[in-house]
Order: sequence, then C-alpha cells, then structure tokens
Amino acid sequence: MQTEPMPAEQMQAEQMRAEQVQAEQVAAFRRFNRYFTRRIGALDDHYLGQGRPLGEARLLFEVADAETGVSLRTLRARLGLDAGYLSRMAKALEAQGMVRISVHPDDNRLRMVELTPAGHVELKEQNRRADVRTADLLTGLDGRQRTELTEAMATARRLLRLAAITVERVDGAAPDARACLEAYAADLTARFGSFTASDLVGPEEVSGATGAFFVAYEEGRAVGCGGLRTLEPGVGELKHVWVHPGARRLGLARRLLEHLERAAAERGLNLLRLDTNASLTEARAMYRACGYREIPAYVDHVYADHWFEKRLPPATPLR
Amino acid sequence: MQTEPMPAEQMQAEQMRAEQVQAEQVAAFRRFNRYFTRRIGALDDHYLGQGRPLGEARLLFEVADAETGVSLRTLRARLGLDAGYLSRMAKALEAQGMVRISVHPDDNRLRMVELTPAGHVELKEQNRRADVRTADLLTGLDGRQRTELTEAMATARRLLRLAAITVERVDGAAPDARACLEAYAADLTARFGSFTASDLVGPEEVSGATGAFFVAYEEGRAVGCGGLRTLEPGVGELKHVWVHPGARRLGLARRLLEHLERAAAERGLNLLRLDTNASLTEARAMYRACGYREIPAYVDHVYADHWFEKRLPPATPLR
DNA sequence: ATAGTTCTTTGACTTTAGTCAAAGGTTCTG
DNA sequence: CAGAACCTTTGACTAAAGTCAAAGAACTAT
Repeated sequence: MQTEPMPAEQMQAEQMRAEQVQAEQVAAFRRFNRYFTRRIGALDDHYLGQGRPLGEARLLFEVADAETGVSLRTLRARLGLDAGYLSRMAKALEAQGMVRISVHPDDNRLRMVELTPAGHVELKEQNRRADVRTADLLTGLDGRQRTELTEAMATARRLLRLAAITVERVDGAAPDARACLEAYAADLTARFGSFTASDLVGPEEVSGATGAFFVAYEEGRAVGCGGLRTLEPGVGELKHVWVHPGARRLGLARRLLEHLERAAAERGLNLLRLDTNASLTEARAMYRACGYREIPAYVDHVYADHWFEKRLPPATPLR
Repeated sequence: MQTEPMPAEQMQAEQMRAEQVQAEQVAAFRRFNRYFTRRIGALDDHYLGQGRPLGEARLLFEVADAETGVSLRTLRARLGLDAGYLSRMAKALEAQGMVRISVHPDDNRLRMVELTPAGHVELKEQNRRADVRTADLLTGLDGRQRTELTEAMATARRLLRLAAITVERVDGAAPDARACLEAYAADLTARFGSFTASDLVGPEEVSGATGAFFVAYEEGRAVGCGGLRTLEPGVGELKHVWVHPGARRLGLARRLLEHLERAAAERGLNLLRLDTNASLTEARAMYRACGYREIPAYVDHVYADHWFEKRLPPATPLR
C-alpha cells in the first residue's frame, strides 16, 4: 500500500484542524490550571503555612518526603533555593526542634537533615488536617462522582508525569546509566536469584555506531533505561529495558522503545530482537502491542524464556 | 420489596470498606494536588510574575477576568487581600498604565477598576506566552494522550466546581434570589419573547410552610435557583429551576432538584409537578432521569408545552 | 438630620522571601 | 601536595507581602 501525496488544500485544512484541536486543548489545560491553582493550590498554601512561614513548611515537607536524611545540597536542587537562604531556614527548623542536622559520614562538607520525632508528630498532624480538608471537599459529591474525580486526577497525573519525562542518549558507562543498570540487576536478582551484574552488557557494546543507550529522566532523576546493541549485520538486540518502580504504568517503556527503535533504524538495522521472562506479563503484553512477535529462542539466558522480534520499517528522517 | 435490617457486623464491615475507599480517594486527591501545585502551579507563578510582583500580576489577571470593570471591594473579596494593600497595588498598576480607576457611577464610595488598552495588550501577550509554554508541555505526549489528558482535566474541573457549589435556602425576595429570577426571566424572554417578569411566582408563594426557594452559590456568586410552591394539599410545583449559563453541564440542576424534593417531603407533599418547554431538551432529559414522568397539561403557560410529575417517597429524616 | 455603616486611602510598621559575596572547611585531581 | 572545585555559613542587603489602625468621604436607615 502506497501513500498518495495529499492535495495541498486538504493538507492545509488538516493542519489547521490539528492546530485548532491543539489550541482547544491548550485552552482546556490552562482553564484547569487556573481554576486549580487558584482554588485548591491557594487554599493548600494557606493551610500549609499555619504558624510557620511557607518556605519553612515546604522545606519541612521536602525533608519528610525523603524518609531517610537528605543533604542540604539535594534540598537546594529540589526546591531551587539559594544556599544561604536554605541554610538559615534549616537552622530555624532545627531551633524549632523539627529536624536534626548532622554531618554526612562520608563527606564532611555535606550537611544531612532529617526529621526528629517531634517533626514526625508535627507532620503527621498536618497530614491529618489536610486529609480532613480534602474529605470535606469531597463530601460535596456522591460516591460515583468522587470515584470519577479521583480517577480523572490519577489519569491527569499519570499523563503529566509522562509529559515531563525526557529520554536522553547517554554513554553506557555514565553514572546515571550505571545506577539504572544496577537497579535493574537488583530487580532481577531479587526475582530470579541467579542474575549477576556480570550478565549486563558492557558499555562499549551499547555505544558508537553499533549500539546506543538511553536514560529517562523525571525531574532530574534517572527513572528508566534501555540499551541497543548489534547482534549481526542488520540485526539488533534490545537489552535491559527497565523502568523504576515509581515510574511504572505511565507508558514510559513504550517511549524508551520508540527511542531505541529510532536509533536502530538510524544504524541501518532492520530487525530487532529481545528476550524476556514469562513472569513479566506486562512487559510481554507491551512488546506485543508495540509490534513485536514471539519467536523461538535465539539465545540462552538463565532467566529468559520468551523471545521476540520486530521488523523495522526503513529509517525515516526526524520530522 | 422490603429492606432487611442489616446484621451489625456486616454493617460495620461495609462501613469500614467505605472508609477505606474514602481514604484511598483522599490520598489520590492529595497526591494529585501536591504534584500539580508543585510542578505546574509553581512554574506558572514563576512566569506570571515576570517583570512585576506576583501580587500585582494576579490582580491584573483578576481585573482582566471580569471583562467589564470590577470594584476594589469585589477584588478584595475574591483575592482575599487587605484593603490597604489592594489600594496600593491598584495604584501601582494604574501608574504603569495597565488599569484605569474610576468612581462607581451609583456609589461614590466604590472604586471601579478596568483594563486600559495597554493593559489588554499586556494581558494578551502574557496569555500568548502561557499558551506557548502549555503547548510545549503537551508536545511530550502524542495526540491520543493529549486528548485523554485534557478530557481528564475537564472532568476534574467540572467535579471540583460542583463539589464547591453550595445550595442554600433563602427568602424568595432576597437580592440573590431576585438576581437569579431576573436572569431566568431574561433567558426566557430572549427565547420566547412573550415572557415577562410578572409571570414569576411571588416571594410569598415560595416561602414558609408551603414553599421554599433555593439559591446555589459558587465562590460567593449566585449561579442557580429553584422554587417550590404548594398547588393543593399534598401536591407541590417546582418553579423557575434555573442554572447560570457558566455553571451548566456540571450536574447542578440535579442538586437543586434534590434540595427541592427534600423540602417538599418535609412539607408533607407527596406529588411534585412542573412544566417546561420542548426546546429545553436537556432539561427534559434531566427530569426524566430524575424520575419525573410526562403527564398531560395541568396548567397553561405561554411557553410551557411539556408537563411532568413525580411521586415522592415518604419523608426520610436528614441522615 | 443624625448615627451607624461601608469603602477607600494613608502612614507606619513587621515578616517573609530572596540575593550576593566573602570566607572557611573539605574533597578531588593532576 | 598544591590548586581547583565543592558545600555551607555568615553578614549585609533589597524587594515583596502583609498587617493594623486612624481618618475621611459617601451611603443607609431611622
């Protein structure tokens, strides 16, 4: 089947319609945005800051979020604050008995901040109050509407997160890449026991003209990865496609696949293979949905018991 | 069919499950809330305040929102600001040439604020930039995901608005009630020409032991109303159920009906009637969905051509 | 007409938020 | 081991945000 070139007028009409949709979507997004930040966000800030400057309250929440201690350095990056400003706020919280500040055991330059028991109590109380406020707000709706609302919010959050995640090509030996691969290895070890870090492909295989390695970032954190290497001329293999547990069910693996496939096409590969395990049912469904079909074993691994391949269309230039 | 009294243990289990659901919904709500205000809200504030204090920028937006002039008094209520603070900010915007401040024609105490042409230009530019930022954010998603996201947001906004609307019983002669009825009359006049304000029921009919009048409020604004009067012993009539155009499709009319029906039951009425017009197809569908069934004409109005009634169950005490 | 209310303005603050640069330890790198 | 790079603290600021109370002008109800 061949695609006919489209008449100019029709194409223009289509594009205009696409822009129209886009404009309407942008407007809907911003409508929500304004409504939500004004109504809910403002309210939240108001209550969050009860008895404490908003900045300090936010800092306290960020410290609590980390569960274990966080360095001032990390907090600075996450909250985007000035070093001096942060230093003073942390001290204020320490003076209030909410946090404990200590020196990092391995690096004496770093200060670690963690909640004191009193801080935990305070946070718990704040959370309780916020829960009550939220529940109050929800009582204006019946059960079905509540369900609908929370589902819509979950959907929106999922897609907003996905939209904010970027996938970047990095060297297979880069710290972020290694961190992902180690997490991936730990995952497999926990699941299959027999997996060891030596089963990972080397950085040199997933770089240069015959391979590639991608890392997905969410707000600066590496939350997923995937590698491509060449098995034989024209045939590539996907390795170590992994997504951080906290970033699953967003559709991120699919995005990683898209990048890997594009890289493969750019390298002149027209066939991609991969192996996976029966226990990863979702992964298998995802591969199938993305056009991969099951094939007999092309390689042997301790954990692999399903093999897939996909024929790639000829490379298309980046729009 | 008779409802069996539920065994105590089962009831408790049910209640616990309900609370469980509720807790999960509250948690989902708050998760979204935190994510959204942190990611989008903060970003928005950052850009909103470019070249101008955030407070002034917000004020400018609020003035623009009103389209026609707004009084400082209203702005104060909407933004929750101190009178002195607001007075100064308004002056600052005036000095920048963004707004014009004048005295209210009917009340010399009030100051009216409205955008100057320069203010309109400025706002337009700000909006354009915000649109670009939003579009950028959306490019991280494919067309289907974008649609899904904007639909989820529209749903969430609709339900949040509905949750925030309160319905209150007020005197039929109260200013808010009159304002709603006038808007209602204007609606009908625009549609049918022949409707006049004298076709409205009098305040005395929708009050006391034989009637009731309800007004729906959204953030302090009256956005809907509905009246109940007694036609004959045991038979009531719903009159002037109306929802502000900007608050339609939220499910508000249904809420008004619930209040009216409860009031009717409390007054010992067991049959409710109402009339409506064929052109109000949505209203008719809503009445049907709420258990009203079509009956022959029980009264004659210039605009009425459909009549409904509903038999009420015996009064149940407020939970 | 008069007393009480309402709305805005003004002056005189305080607190919060945020910036900048110098300086003092620490750690990394060649 | 010397110098560069890092991380935090401190001092010295500025700008924005917000509060309070007094006072004046305008309206409303009696």
